[in-house]
Amino acid sequence: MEMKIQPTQPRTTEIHEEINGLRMTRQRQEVYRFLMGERSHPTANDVFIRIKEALPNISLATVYNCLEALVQHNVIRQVNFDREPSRYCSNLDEHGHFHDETTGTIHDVKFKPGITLTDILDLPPHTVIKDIEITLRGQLA
Amino acid sequence: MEMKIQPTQPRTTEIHEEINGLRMTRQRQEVYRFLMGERSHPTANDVFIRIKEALPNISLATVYNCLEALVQHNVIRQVNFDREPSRYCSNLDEHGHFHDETTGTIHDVKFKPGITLTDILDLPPHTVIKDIEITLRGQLA
DNA sequence: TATTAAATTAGAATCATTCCTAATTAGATC
DNA sequence: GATCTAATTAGGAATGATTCTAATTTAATA
Ligand SMILES: [Mn+2]
Ligand SMILES: [Mn+2]
Ligand SMILES: [Zn+2]
Ligand SMILES: [Zn+2]
Repeated sequence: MEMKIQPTQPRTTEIHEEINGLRMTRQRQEVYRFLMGERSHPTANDVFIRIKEALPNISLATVYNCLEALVQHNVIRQVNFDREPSRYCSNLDEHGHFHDETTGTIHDVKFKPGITLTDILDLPPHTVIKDIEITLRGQLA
Repeated sequence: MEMKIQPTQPRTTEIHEEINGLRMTRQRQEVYRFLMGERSHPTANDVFIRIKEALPNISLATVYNCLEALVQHNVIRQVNFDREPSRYCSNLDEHGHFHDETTGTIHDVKFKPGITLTDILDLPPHTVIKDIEITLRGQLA
């Protein structure tokens, strides 16, 4: 009996696994991994400086490209304070940002349990909200 | 009896009245007046274009100076959406901003009566909050 | 291995905003 | 009104985060 050749197995040996449909190149991996272990909400330049240790040839443009790709695929979040350089955050839970003027540090702020922000806002009915941003500035006393 | 000369009256003829301690020059007046009658949260350039009708020689740098002075003296508020050009708002009540993606317009959003935003945030005690910013993006359905 | 598409790189360009500097103006004092 | 001083202005240059461009490299697929 003639032997049928089995269809080749789907390749499982992808060098770069995807996250949220985003192909993870070496550069994206490094950016992602760094942000995951970081609570400080670094800027693109902070990321660049740090990533260069592992990838000395990486360019700042690539860091911006990686950050944008990760943001676009909802893997990280971009955070803006007034007109300062953008910062990046790997905390995907709904949260706000507190900018401590004394130390210059930024802290994630959670909502009290059971609270939905839209509950307290006076919005017209049927409003579709795609994104909410809450920013605080002050001192941690 | 010798007549004493009275000390001169304090001048009441100040050409430029102050608002919140800010001397109101002609340029600042025009910027302020324009913003007071505007709900659209215009950019510095929007203000510039419009003010030139009354003050053809005004410079964009002066518009920025005026806006900064007015913001610094709490006469108007500066509003930022991500990294777009800053916008300016003459509504001094505590409110957030809704960016309607469909039309590109910006709308003030009030809180429901009796609600204080800090009530629903999980902040460490004794935190001093100097400023809160709430930004929404979506569609007015 | 050859083909093709996607990603990266370095540097140039963009553009909102800020800075600088000289000229003008306003306010105070005579 | 003249004089002094400080604030404001106009206009142009500089800044700086981000984006764009063109060339190169890498990855996926055949
Ligand atoms: Mn602010
Ligand atoms: Mn946003
Ligand atoms: Zn965060
Ligand atoms: Zn407003």
